[in-house]
Amino acid sequence: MSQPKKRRPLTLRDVSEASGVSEMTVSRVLRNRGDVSAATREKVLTAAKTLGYVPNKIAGGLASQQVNLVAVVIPSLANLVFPDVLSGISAELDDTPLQPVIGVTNYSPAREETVLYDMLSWRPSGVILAGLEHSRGARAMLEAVAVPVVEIMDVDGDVIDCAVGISHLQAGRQMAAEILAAGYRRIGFIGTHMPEDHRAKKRLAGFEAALAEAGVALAAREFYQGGSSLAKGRELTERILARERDLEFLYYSNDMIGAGGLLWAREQGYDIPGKLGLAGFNGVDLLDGLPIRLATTDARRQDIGRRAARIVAGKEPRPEGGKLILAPHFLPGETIRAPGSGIGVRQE
Amino acid sequence: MSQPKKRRPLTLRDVSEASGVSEMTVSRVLRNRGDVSAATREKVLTAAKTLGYVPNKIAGGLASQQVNLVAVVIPSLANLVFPDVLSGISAELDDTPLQPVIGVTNYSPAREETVLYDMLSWRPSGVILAGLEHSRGARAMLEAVAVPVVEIMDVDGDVIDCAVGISHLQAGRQMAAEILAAGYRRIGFIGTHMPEDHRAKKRLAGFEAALAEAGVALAAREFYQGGSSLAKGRELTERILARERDLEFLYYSNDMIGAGGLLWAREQGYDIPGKLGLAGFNGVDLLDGLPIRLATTDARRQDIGRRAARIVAGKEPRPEGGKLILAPHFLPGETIRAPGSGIGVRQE
DNA sequence: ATGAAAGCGCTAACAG
DNA sequence: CTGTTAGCGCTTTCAT
Repeated sequence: MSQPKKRRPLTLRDVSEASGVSEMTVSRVLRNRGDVSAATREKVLTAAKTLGYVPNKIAGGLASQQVNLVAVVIPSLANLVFPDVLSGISAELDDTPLQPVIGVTNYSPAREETVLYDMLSWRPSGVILAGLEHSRGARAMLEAVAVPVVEIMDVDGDVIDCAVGISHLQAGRQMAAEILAAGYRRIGFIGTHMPEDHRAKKRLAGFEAALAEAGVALAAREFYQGGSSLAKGRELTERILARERDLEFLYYSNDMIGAGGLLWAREQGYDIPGKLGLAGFNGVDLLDGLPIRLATTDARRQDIGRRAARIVAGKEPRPEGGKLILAPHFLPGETIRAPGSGIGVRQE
Repeated sequence: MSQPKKRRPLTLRDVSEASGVSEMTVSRVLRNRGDVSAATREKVLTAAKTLGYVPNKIAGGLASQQVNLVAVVIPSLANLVFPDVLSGISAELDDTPLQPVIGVTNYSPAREETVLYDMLSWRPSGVILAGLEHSRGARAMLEAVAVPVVEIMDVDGDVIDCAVGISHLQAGRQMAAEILAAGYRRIGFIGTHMPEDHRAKKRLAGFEAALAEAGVALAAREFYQGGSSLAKGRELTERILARERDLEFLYYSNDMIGAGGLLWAREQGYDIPGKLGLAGFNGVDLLDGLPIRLATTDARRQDIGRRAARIVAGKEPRPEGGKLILAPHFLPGETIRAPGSGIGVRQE
């Protein structure tokens, strides 16, 4: 074979020589900038394609002091929720020159800081990152940066530049209201133990606050470490019900463990939603195929991604007061009774 | 507030002036290169931290002609399988200076080409991309590139530089052998219709070939468009069994639709695995929490990611002949009878 | 152990 | 419409 292989990368100069046009004009053609005659344009394009020239964005970025990257920093990819956020982001960035670059922190603040440092060293045109809680170092970097910074998912707390998300406090309160309205009173909560799962913590806080206002205390809670899975949901559900046999409702911190609990409880013959109600959180589409639909809250993941991307792309102004608050949507499913259908009003 | 906010990004020069040391020495300290006295080292580090200096990798990359990025091009993030591959890649890259950058093609060859073009314009130190089938343009770019290119997931076909994966032909054959050994004969297949799902296609080819060698023909097949979900699995299973009531086994092209089929068939009261056997593909951990474990093939996703990353990082030599072939692992689960326990040997 | 000079490949800003 | 001149912020190379 005599194809050109593994050579020195081509430069603008190569295209310039091949087409007999100045580097500057070649550059203009390749970026569709300024007026270039159709003739030279053609020559350049042909030469570039023939040679297989790929522009060097490193050099371009340095020269133009502009890098069309958006740093996106999220806790995990194994989570089912972040791919949705990402798809919202890329959908909205697709018709702009901006490109998302993903960094994963594994829920570690220290790792978040290093990931952020690495990403900022590429001088991106914007930053989107999950959550409102960051290390001092991370905050300092984000405050010093000269580009839009959008914190996503959560709006309960202090914002660096601006935030797009739902109020998890409100989501918790909302679910509590629905559960109470359906007449359930002996309620348990199952969630992660992760110290860094601030959003789950806020949901629980809102949930308990709303229960308390109705004179109801959480009857049991069960925490776990590590990732969420159907298996974990089964195990935890069995455990909490073994401890507190008379629970009437279980509120899970995410749909995956909720789905596991649902499968388990059905196998055990629990009357759902009659004697035992269940609810998760997120609104993942995995729920579509379960034997019955788990009640949940749509966390507006895709919308959050879209709106955040729109702000970074300048399609939408930075929200007033820095917070763009989306409403969590309650999805009743089939694991919670209809409102007012409860056994007793208030306890006994 | 008088904190420094939204200013011009700091440069090496700023650190140089703040510490009274030449830019060159500052650069050495920040990269731990060459000998620098402990004293100046200290001065520089302090100055850099105080100022909040973040190095500019754009400039660094241009000067050093070396960019420590690895382009990773995959079809989708919503797929459950790619996060595993990615986690293998980042685990193996974590102790190197290399950083993965993810590009998503949505199973479109055209999009793959543009994503690749965009990524190559950053002059990465390596490329990892899914599959062996690429557009002419994409192949040309990859052949011209001067860095390692690792095609992953599949090894059945022509390799550009090298490949790490399983043989899907073999995976299909293996599953056919297991199903036949268990005595099932009336077998159906359910898979995506996507023209670009080459790996599923190869599995089916291997599957049918092995069946044919045993004198068995596929009794039915059902294809679908779009993404995989539990709901889709239910629907397709219902449809194929409505058409061919006497099917004894269903081979799904992935675990997600297999799991949906499993849930549906159990609800319908099918005797599994006695009268109806089921198998999926991938070995996702979602399967852990189902009522019974779906038989499947572990596609070695994380291993594939790790080995590919090792090759790109130079921890491992490029494989002989360009192909690093991993063995798919059959996982029997509980939805296939034990070998030899079949109803009849051969067809009556 | 430290510094000075040159230049990576491209584009902004000006000519013409 | 096209070309020339600088220089982006860093690192390589060579001195000292």
